[in-house]
Amino acid sequence: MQSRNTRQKEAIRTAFMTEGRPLSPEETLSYAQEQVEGISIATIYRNISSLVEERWLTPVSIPGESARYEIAGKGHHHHFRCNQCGKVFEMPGCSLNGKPKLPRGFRATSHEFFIFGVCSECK
Amino acid sequence: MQSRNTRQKEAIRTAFMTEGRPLSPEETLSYAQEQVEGISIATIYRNISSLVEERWLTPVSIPGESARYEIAGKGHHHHFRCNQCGKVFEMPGCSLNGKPKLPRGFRATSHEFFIFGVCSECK
DNA sequence: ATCGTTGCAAACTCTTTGCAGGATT
DNA sequence: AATCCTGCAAAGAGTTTGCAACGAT
Repeated sequence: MQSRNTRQKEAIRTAFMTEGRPLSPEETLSYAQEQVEGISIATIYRNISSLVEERWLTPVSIPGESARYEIAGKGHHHHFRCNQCGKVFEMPGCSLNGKPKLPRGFRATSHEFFIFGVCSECK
Repeated sequence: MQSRNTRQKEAIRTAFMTEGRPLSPEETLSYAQEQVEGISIATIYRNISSLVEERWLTPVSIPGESARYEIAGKGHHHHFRCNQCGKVFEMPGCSLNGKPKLPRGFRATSHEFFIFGVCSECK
């Protein structure tokens, strides 16, 4: 299956590159619409799926929120969500203190850490 | 608005008390059905909402998952999700190393920490 | 010209809501 | 008896899919 370069896919890639933060499908739609008028939400979902399969995007799940996606290959980091504007930002590094203690018999394979608060634009 | 004690609400409370871990509406339904045959998922959702309003339950959001609920008033703790069986467990304490560093202008109000792995039953 | 991609609308899943009958106080 | 609660079915929100037309190669 050859993949083609459409204006729509290009607009979606550009949205992620220029925003530089995890985007929801809905956010992606509004940025992509600035470049391709009439682009549909179904196209956003389909292209996000292909970009995840191509490993150009990775999913970012936020507790209690719908999925976001960010450009892949950034190394271990965590996320911040602004309670005012709802935007999600990357937080470099990891403030985890060694290995977390788990009850007997439990084995950890990964962790996720989220910070909630107010971003620099909304403060 | 007086609240009444129905068999359904009682079964839902019992489900949370006997399981002792955060439950999804679907999980709550199957435990409650053991006591009240024919109980409907709408009743589960409605009672969970009231119990959250009464502060008997609190929502537990898991990244990439639908909401779970747990009995309220347990103090600061985090959660573990088993990648095999999907069950969520409470993890006592907090392994966060001091205050996380944030970029200039960002203010943190809370955080969430999740561990993913394999539980003692699935290992 | 081929065949991957798009927009539209319908289908799905999860959750919420309206309503008439049933249960609790 | 009054009225809150339940089950059912329909309605919403978010996401996925079928299909005919479109467009990149």
